[in-house]
Amino acid sequence: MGKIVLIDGHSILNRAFYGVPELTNSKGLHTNAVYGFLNIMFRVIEDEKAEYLAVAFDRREPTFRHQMYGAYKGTRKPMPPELHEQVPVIKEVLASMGVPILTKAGYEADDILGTIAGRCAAAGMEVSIVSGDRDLLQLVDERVKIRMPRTVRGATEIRDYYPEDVKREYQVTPREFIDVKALMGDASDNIPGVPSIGEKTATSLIVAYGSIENAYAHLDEIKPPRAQKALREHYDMARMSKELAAICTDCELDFSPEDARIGNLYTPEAYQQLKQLEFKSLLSKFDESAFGAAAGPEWKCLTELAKVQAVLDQAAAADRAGAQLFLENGVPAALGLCLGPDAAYAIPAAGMVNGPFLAAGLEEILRRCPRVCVLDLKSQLPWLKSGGRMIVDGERSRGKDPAIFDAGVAAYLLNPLKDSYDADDLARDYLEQTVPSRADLLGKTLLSEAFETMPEKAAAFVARAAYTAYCVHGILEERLAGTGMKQLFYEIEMPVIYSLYHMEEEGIAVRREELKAYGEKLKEQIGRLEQEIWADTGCEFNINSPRQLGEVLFEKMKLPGGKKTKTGYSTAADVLEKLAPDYPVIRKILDYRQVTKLKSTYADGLAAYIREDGRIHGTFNQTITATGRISSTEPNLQNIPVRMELGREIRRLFVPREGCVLVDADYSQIELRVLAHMSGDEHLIEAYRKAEDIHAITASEVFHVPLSEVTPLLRRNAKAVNFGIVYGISAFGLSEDLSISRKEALEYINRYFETYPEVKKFLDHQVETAKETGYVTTMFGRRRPIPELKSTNFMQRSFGERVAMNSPIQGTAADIIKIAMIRVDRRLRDEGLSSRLVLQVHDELLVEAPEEETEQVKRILDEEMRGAAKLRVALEIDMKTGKSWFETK
DNA sequence: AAACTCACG
DNA sequence: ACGTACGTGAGTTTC
Repeated sequence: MGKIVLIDGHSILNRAFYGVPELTNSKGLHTNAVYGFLNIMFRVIEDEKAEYLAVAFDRREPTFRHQMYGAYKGTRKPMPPELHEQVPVIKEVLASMGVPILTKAGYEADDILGTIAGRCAAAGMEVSIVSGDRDLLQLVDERVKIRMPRTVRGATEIRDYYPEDVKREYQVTPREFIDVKALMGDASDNIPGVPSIGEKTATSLIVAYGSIENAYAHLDEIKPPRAQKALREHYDMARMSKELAAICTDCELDFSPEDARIGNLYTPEAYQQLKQLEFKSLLSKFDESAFGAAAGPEWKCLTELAKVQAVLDQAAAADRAGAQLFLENGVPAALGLCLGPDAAYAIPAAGMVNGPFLAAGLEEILRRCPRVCVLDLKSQLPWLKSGGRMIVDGERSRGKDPAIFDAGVAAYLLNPLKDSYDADDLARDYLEQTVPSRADLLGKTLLSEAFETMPEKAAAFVARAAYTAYCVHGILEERLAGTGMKQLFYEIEMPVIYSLYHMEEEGIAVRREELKAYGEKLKEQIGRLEQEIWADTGCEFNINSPRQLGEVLFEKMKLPGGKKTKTGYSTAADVLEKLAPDYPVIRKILDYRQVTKLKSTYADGLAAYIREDGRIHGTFNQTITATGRISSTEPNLQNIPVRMELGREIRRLFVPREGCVLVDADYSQIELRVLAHMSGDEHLIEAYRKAEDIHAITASEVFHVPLSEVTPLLRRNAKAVNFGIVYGISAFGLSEDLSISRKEALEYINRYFETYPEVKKFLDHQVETAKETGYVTTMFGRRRPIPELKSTNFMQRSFGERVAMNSPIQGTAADIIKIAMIRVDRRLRDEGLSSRLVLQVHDELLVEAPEEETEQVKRILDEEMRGAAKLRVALEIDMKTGKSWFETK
């Protein structure tokens, strides 16, 4: 018993080569395929917890199966040299890891894999074959699955094939798959197939008869006469093709599963090789002894009050420092400090040196030291407010020589596509150091606990974070300058940290009791709907399970709609919506969905976040989105319902304090205005100058009708086109959205571009620049890299093109509202008002204001939001005041 | 953990 | 021919 992973060497190397962007080590050796291969390999053995591993490779010579029939592997594409040079490399790495490499003259890797899989399965093992080759699907059975990696949006996903999956995707069993392939043929494998039979016919024949032989036995019944004739005349060809298509499962091989038992993969030789290949992230898989090779600071763990005080004093007087205050449950657990390559410190909070003491120490450093680099400043600000506005309001990040530098935010600007900007990420990306991550060192242990149970590791982690901050400071700043983002960083990103912090701190009041009552009301509705749906469908099932719902609707009740997702029927709203007019139960299901969503995510979900002060203090994240927008979590306050009536009710419970009102201001079509400005299309600019109803004007211009004659339908269409333009137009997307043909959609798009030719030029130019430089840029210099454009995959590339069109627009709008936020926040404070920003929702700012300040606040919002950027089209805002968020809409 | 669905701009 | 609109976060179910 046990699990074995069998890798189809060439197939995976190939996938990796085309899936991983170009990568070379400093000696110019291409390494991307090796890198991708190892990543897939480690990932699979880790998630399978496999005990056995082997890799099969072809020999590049005619193989037995094909020789027998005089066919050679003629049509296989030659390997590009960049890939060819990597083949011996991966073999060496595997050899030093003790992973057996299986090859045999006269056999293909397929045959080896088939044979070994068969033997292992027979011995009671669970087999996973990792390959990108669909032909291997014939090997799938209860004990053998195929794991197929594929790259989706640059990330590698692994799709598993069990017998059901093969059946679902190809309508035939794995065994029958051989016959299908034999009938249809495969030029790249030199399988002739039966002329005039393609995939469709082959599949339907095998679905009907189970095998070529049985189909032949029932020749007269075969339906399309064309297929009948073809099979009759070419039966021998079909039989021969079947021999060719069938993977051999009983080759003579000198191999026992025990040979493949996984030993220590992390050998010194492998370490040396990976180091030569410069695979920093893979090296981190090696145990700590291997980390000895990584550059590291000399560090000390300080616990004694006098020594701590001395170092804090020294730091405050230093001309440069790196620092991070680590919080745990909102309370300081340790301070990391670094004053030079040989002066990194970890100071745990304990005894006299408690949390507030450390925080005060850091505050003094931030006050006095002229250049401090920190990681995740916003999280630390709640502890840095004892001295009034000095630090917390951002004064030390402003002016001619800003003192505070947030390394994570800087790294985000340099590459917003990363998913974390922790110290180990920065060390890897900017210092070329492989350092253990927090999880590597401490796992899930809390820092405070770690200082008790594994003080060495805890201190190393804390000190190294500060050391990293110290070391990356100059490099990051240089790169910001080099990419033209210094101003963006110092004038927008650093200042916005404080605005976000202020909003988090302020929170927003939510009526607890009423929210509960609202939840109760929903609960009753859910009960009613559930009963009705069960009655209408005639069975009690979990309506929230897409799988069960799909079965009930499309199998039991036989509604039209068919398949859509990989795993089964789609029951998404847009699919159900089409069925709603014909089947009353569908409406109820949609209502059920809506109401359960409201209850779980909003009624119950939000209630859990209301604090003792009656307010929700969410988190606004600055380093998440690819475009520069802010995101909101715990809870997400940027997706509170508004479009549907029932959901919108929730906004009645978002309220101001006693004596206050909420002032809501949102930009009107900011993205379209940005587009008008950036494209410089005179016609569009003119349209927006006079426009009140932008979509109606668009309709009038694009469809050549007077404004007064624009029908609601025309307006709706124009609106969809406008959205499409902003999203990176595609005829398919637009046709889906409007339920029209792709041709008609294309017609609309062409008309739009005829009307606004500079817009087309602008969008084309974005794509072109992105292809040349690898990124696009907003008005304020923010970059979005688009690696997808280099993909050989059509779909990926198209995605990259849409992103190239959308990001400058969405990103510029994001820059503008950040500027507005910073200014509004600052003016409210500078003018001594007690009004405060409480929420930002992408194009909307919400301020809580004492009633007597309302007019002043409205003026500030109006001035600062309109004035945030000077565009060729005025920035308009809509503003409303109310006693709840509902009333402001 | 991944897939699916759905809330927002 | 390929399969999609751009950007997010959260809850539920299922593996």
